[in-house]
Amino acid sequence: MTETKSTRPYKKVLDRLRAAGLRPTRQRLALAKLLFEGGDRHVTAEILHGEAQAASIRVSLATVYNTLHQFTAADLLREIVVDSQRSYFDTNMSDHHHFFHEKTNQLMDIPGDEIVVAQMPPPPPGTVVKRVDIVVRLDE
Amino acid sequence: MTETKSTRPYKKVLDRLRAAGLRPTRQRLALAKLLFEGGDRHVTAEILHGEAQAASIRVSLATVYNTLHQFTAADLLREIVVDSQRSYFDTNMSDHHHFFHEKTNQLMDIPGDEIVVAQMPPPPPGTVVKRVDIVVRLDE
DNA sequence: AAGAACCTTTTAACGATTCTAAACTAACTT
DNA sequence: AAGTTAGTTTAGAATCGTTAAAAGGTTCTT
Ligand SMILES: [Mn+2]
Ligand SMILES: [Mn+2]
Ligand SMILES: [Zn+2]
Ligand SMILES: [Zn+2]
Repeated sequence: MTETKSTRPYKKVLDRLRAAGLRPTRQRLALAKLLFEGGDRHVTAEILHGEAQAASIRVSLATVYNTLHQFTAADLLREIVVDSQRSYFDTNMSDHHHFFHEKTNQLMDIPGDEIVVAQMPPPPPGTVVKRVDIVVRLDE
Repeated sequence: MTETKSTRPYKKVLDRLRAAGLRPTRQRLALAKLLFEGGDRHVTAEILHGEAQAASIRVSLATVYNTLHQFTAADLLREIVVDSQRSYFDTNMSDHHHFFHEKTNQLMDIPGDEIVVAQMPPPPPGTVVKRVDIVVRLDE
């Protein structure tokens, strides 16, 4: 019923890259497809690289890193810090927070309206708040 | 007036290590002194190792890492995740959150009562909340 | 003082990430 | 269409923070 796949499926991501001022190279198109078609995702460079391999897309790990950072700079992704050893990239750009299951390394979204921060101190003089990140760490 | 330094200054940290069931070795005593005498601190392994060197305490970086993890396991420290490339350890064990200045890598405490989280979704079934970490990222 | 348990050190290894420099390719100009 | 240019990708090496292994040293209990 809800058939969204197509045999000429690059139109959407192509427009997205163009809008971001990024050249639509094979690698960027393929990675963008993996990232942006399939709902909200939280990936590491390794995970995305693995998915590319699995889909027979030849792309180096260095390019995956470059692309993730470029997409982040272009506000197509955001970088989430939950693990002091690995970077996660999030395709969900809406205002939201995260559950992080430390055993499985799974990140889950908490919609922005499900957490209410009623009070917050002002930032120190000479600084401005860039973002407020809430991570609910889970066990068991 | 408020002279807290002494010429026989190991009593306090000694008791602290004993209470935690950790053998009071030279290295642990020295690191505990650096960590716990001087107010609330946020250190990386490198920073603490550097301070030890500066104080002519001979201790290897591996021991600094071991000690930080042992102190954390003994609830003398907590590990803070703000940077996906480096671990910070916090001597402030009270309920609190953090400002993180991304330009300078400085961590500053936000007392627990200055942030009010009014609403929070329940953890997914089969999981339990271990901790809620709020990081206010600062710019400029 | 002796034995056992525990701890520290050095060195090597590790995984994640970044860098380098050459090869390639998309985009622009003619 | 061909040539030019700037931007991109790549393999491989390098770097960084951190951990592991092995060997020797320290502390605790008796
Ligand atoms: Mn990064
Ligand atoms: Mn750790
Ligand atoms: Zn998310
Ligand atoms: Zn703190």
